[in-house]
Formats: sequence, structure tokens, C-alpha cells
Amino acid sequence: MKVTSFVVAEAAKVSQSTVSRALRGDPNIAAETVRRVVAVAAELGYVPSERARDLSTRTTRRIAMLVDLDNPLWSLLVSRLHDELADRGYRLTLIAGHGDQQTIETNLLGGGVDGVIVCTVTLQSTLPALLHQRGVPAVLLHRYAEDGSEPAERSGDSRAGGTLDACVADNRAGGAAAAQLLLDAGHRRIAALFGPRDTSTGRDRAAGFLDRLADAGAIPGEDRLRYGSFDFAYGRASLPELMTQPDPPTAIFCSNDEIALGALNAACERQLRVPDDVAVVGFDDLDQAAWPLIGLTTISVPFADMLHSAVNLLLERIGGYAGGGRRLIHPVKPVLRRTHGGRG
Amino acid sequence: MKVTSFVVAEAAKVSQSTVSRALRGDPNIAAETVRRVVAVAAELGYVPSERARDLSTRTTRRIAMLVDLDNPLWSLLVSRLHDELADRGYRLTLIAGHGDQQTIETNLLGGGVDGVIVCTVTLQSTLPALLHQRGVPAVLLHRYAEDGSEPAERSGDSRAGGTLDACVADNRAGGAAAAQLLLDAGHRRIAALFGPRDTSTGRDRAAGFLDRLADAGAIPGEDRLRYGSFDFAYGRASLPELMTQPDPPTAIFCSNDEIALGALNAACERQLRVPDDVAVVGFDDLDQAAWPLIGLTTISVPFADMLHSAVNLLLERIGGYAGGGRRLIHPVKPVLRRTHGGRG
DNA sequence: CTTGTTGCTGCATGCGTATGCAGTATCGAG
DNA sequence: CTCGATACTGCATACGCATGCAGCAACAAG
Repeated sequence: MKVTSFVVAEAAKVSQSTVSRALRGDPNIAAETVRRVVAVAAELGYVPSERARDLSTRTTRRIAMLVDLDNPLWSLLVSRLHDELADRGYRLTLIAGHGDQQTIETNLLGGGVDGVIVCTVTLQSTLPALLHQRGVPAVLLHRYAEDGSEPAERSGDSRAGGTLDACVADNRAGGAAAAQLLLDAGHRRIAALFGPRDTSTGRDRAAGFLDRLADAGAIPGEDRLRYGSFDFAYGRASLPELMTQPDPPTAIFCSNDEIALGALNAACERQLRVPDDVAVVGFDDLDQAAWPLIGLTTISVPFADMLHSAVNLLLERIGGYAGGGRRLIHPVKPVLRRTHGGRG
Repeated sequence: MKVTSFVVAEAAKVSQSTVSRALRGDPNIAAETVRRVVAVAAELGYVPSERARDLSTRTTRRIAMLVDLDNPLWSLLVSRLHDELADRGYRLTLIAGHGDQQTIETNLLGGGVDGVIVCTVTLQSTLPALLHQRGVPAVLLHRYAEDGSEPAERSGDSRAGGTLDACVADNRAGGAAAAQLLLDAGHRRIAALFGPRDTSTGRDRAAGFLDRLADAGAIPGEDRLRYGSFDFAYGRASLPELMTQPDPPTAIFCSNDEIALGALNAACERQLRVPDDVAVVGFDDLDQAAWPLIGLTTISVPFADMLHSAVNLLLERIGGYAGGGRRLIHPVKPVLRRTHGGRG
């Protein structure tokens, strides 16, 4: 039979409310009473019902992370996020971004979580607007959407001016830095494996990269520019295609490390030397990029900082902060290792 | 203002219970009524309160995974597990195994989850026994504990004979297979980087490995056998130590791929050729093991199958199955790639 | 002795949904 | 016309904890 606070109350000869208060550290309960209740509760193995507490307090101390579980990047994020949340007494519920839209909405809007961290959004996604409209505390991490919330035109609607808070990296600057880095290394025939055009990360990294090349008067031909998903297979499949073109590139920019790792492996398969036969630059700075076997030159993204900021923003929202959407842009920085080559 | 089923009921001119039934597909509600209720609910943007439902139904459709977030292996598991659960209508809550014991117990016993998948347990852990005693549906995945639940001595206690269900790999056979594989390749000076002695995976893999070597009359000296954590840093730090011993080994068995990857990178750093200067064999068959750049020979563990089985066992428990603890042992299989070397 | 104050505890209710059971209307059979 | 069956719907309550407010005892101040 289930041990409830009523059972404890009876055994400790107090009321149920006193049990509740004693166990939650309410200062109005006599020390002696607290001791007795705590003892009895331990004796009976009482564990408060989370379900009942959740309903009563209108809170769950649970945060949902909407994430693309196929992207290896997320594993880096999830682990850190869990700890970051645990420190503040929150639990983490994972929701796959590729799931059924209806399911996702029910999960996020049903009050089963106190807030949401959204990592999978596309530029066209309406989810941010929905969360905002429903008043569900949420923050965009790593990517943002164009949810069309322009500065209020219809004044009177206090929400019209706001969008969700977001924590992102300076992807545009990072793209530019990658381009610069390859130019500095002496490359002129440069190809790129960009990410999806419908994500902010994909778009911004490509834009920054192309802008910088344009400034330098070195815009690659169309056949050297590709767009695909942020994954290993894309990189692995694309490198051979690029390298078998007439007049192949001497360097390839990959919009994330995962693509770059695919490319490096493809190079290895075809016995192309990196960086001598082809240089590769990635983006993100995954752990693997620093491995001696890999030595991937890349653009480092401060994920730990971003997560920390995101959690802070989210908790402020949960705490009731009602200002407009804030966008925190975190600086990135090139990390020169082996794969970019160089003049020498 | 919050839209509850009462609000919908009023707008649709029915009672709250009818709203509840209509929305849940109760066949006793007239089709016309259902249509009206659904329409009104959609109109008002009604989303049922998960908190209230959880309390009322005594269920949450949420499964906790107790996991070591620092081990890269988990990322492989989490992603699959999420999908496996999502297919069956459950959500996944992550709980770090390294957290505060008190917190963990509260999270698992408080009724906030319908079941638990435990991946982090040590041999001495009392958590399985606790979950079992409290009647919380749970299954051990990948590792098991020695929770001392022997066949019932005190008959009368119907639970005394049981322990938790478990889904594990045949780690002992895998260890033996790894040993055999190295012997077959001609190695005789063999070292090993085993995992923690207090985990079933660490212990069983080591035992299988050593048994096989003993059978072959090739037991390594103590100085060639090491025990450490299942991580990259351990492998990376240990390889140089092994290789600078007098009469260094020609092959190193690593109790998981992560250790092996650390070792391979250390070899690269020291410009040792693999497998010519030193062979390496791992265990698990992570994606990375198959990369052309890595080519790690390893023992493949059927994680997808294990997860599938584990979820099945767990859902049976949740469904009320009350038999004794079941242990499913999944076969493993060597995958020969590049790093084990060979006679040729 | 009265009144106010402080310190502690219990009563009653809210949280929002699910569901057993009772009630109402309709219809067909006798 | 009566009665029972059928098809819906509503009433009332449970789920288990948190919490505002009232109550009570003890004690100090006046």
C-alpha cells in the first residue's frame, strides 16, 4: 500500500499539512515536531508524490530539450545541459525534434515541463511563435528562427514586439574567419560543404564565408558550393565528388565538424593527403577535432558558455521576467591545427 | 487565463466529464458531441494538463534513464532509446548516475516516472534492490549488479527470489574473443587496459580475456595489466606507459572503444604505427571504430537489440508482469578491421 | 484579569483530469 | 400504455500535496 503524507501524519500524530510543512522545511513548525515527522517518514520510507506536488504547485522542475538526436553535436550539449540544470534543481526531458508535430506540441504545452530549450528549429519554424504566444518559457539555443515578430506595429498588444530569447554563436563571423584562414594559408581554389539553407547556422556560416571570399575577390564557382545536412555521410560522399572535378579545389570548408570528419575519412579512403592534397576546415570544435589522429582546424564555438547563458535566460523567464526577446551572440574563434595547410 | 476542460465544457455546453471522454475517444459519446467538443477545444487551444492527468491516472508515460553522461557510449544509447520509447508513447527523462544519491532516489521513487532504465550501476550498487523492493518497474541495461537476491531462503516473502530484469551483452565471451583474435594474429606479448573492476562490464570482459589467455598459456605479467575508467584519457595516458616498459607489448586489448581511441591517438602522438608497432583491439564497435581513419578492430555489441529487449521487458513490468528477474544475454561478435595486425 | 502577541498546528480547499455510477431521454417491444 | 433496453451525459469524487487562514495555547504586558 502506498505511503502518503496522510499515512505519515497518522503515524506521527499530526495533520497532513504539518507533515508537508515539516518535510519542506517550513520554519513555523516546532523543531521537535519536525524531528518526529522526519523520523516517521524515514521509517515508513515515505517519498512525496511528484505527481501530486506538480499539480498542486503548478510546476514540475523539469525542462524539455527539443533536439535532433541524430546530430552528434547534441550529445555534447545534452550532457552539459543536464548538469547545468541539475545544479539548479531541474530535470531534463528529451524530445526529438524529428517527431510528430502534434506530439511535440502536446509535450511542450501540456504543462509537463516548466520550460523548453529549443535546438532544432528551422528558419521557418512556427514553434517559437507558438511557445511565445502560449506563454511557455523557452529559449532558442544554437539556432534561431525567423518567427516574424517584428517590432510592435499594433501597439496595445504587449507581446507583439517580442520573440523568444536566443543564445547563438556568431556564425557569420565564424564563416568569415574560416574563409580568411584558408586565404591566409594561400588557398585560392576553395570549395565548401555548407549546411542546410533552412537553418540559421547553415545560412549564417555560409553567408559569412562567402562574403569574406567575395571581399577577397575569390568567389568559388557554383560547382564548388554544396548544401546538405550537417552530417558525416554528406561530408564523406561529397569530398570525392569535389575532388574528381576538373581543376579540383585545394581546400574545403565544412559548415560543421561532423561534415569535416566525413570529408577527412573520405580523403583517407581515397588516399588523399590532408592538407597537402586537400585542406579541410570545420566548425564547432568537437572533442574529436583535437585528437592527434584528426588535428582538424576549425572554428571553436563556446558551447559551455552558450548553455550557461541559455539556462540563465530560461530560468529568468520561468521566474517571471516578461521583457522582449533577447539575443545573445557568443564570439567564436579559429583553432589552427593541422588540416588547413599553410604556405610553408 | 488557463484553458481547462471546464472552460471547454462550458463553451461546448456539456459537462467537464464529457469533454474528457470526448477528447480521449470514449465510444460512449455521441459522434456529434465529439465533433463539437473537438472543435471547441481546438478553437480555444485547449491542451490537457499533463500534471492533472498524471495525478489522476497514477501514470506519467515517462521513463527515466539513469546514465553516465560522461561516457560517449551513452549518446548512442540515449538516441536509440528515445526513439524506441517514443514509438510506444513514452518520454525520456535523463538522470545522471553521478548525481547525489538522495536526489536520484527521490527522482526514481517519487512516482515521476513509470519505469527506470539503469545503465550506470556498479556491482555493489544497492539501487536495483531498492527499486525492486519499492516495486518500481526497472531494467538493467548493459551492466548488472550483484544485488544479493539469492533464491528465496525465507519462503513467504514472494520477492526474495527475484532481482531486476537485465539486458546485457556476453561480455565474457567478448573478452575471450578479443584474446583469441590477438593470439590468432600471432601476438604473444599482450597488454590490456581493462575497465573498472566494480562494474560487470569491466569485470567480465577482463575475466573472459584473461581466461582465454590462460588457456593458451600466455598470461601477461602484472605490469601489462591495468584497470581504469572507461574513457579516452585513460587509454591515451596508458599506452605510452605500456610502450616504454622494457620488452613492450605488441598488442593492447582495450576494454572499450573509447579507451582504444585514446590509445590509438597516443600512438599517433608518439609516432608509433598501428598495428605494426603495436596492435589495438577495442570493444563495443562505436561508429568511429569503422571510420577509415581509425579502422579499429573491436568486439561488436548489439546495442540496438539490447535496447529493444530492455524496453520490452520494462513495458511488461509496467504492464504488471510480476515474475522473477530475467537476464537476457546478447551475443557479441568480433569485427576485424585494421588495428589488430596479423601474421601476414 | 484583560488584551495582545507569539508560536505552532489543523481545517478546508485548490490544483485539473479521469471515471464509477446514477440519471435522462429515446425507442421498440409487448 | 407500460416497461425494459439502449445510448448518452452529468454528478460526484478520487488522485496526494501545498497553503491561506483560522484556531488554540501559552505567555507577556498592561
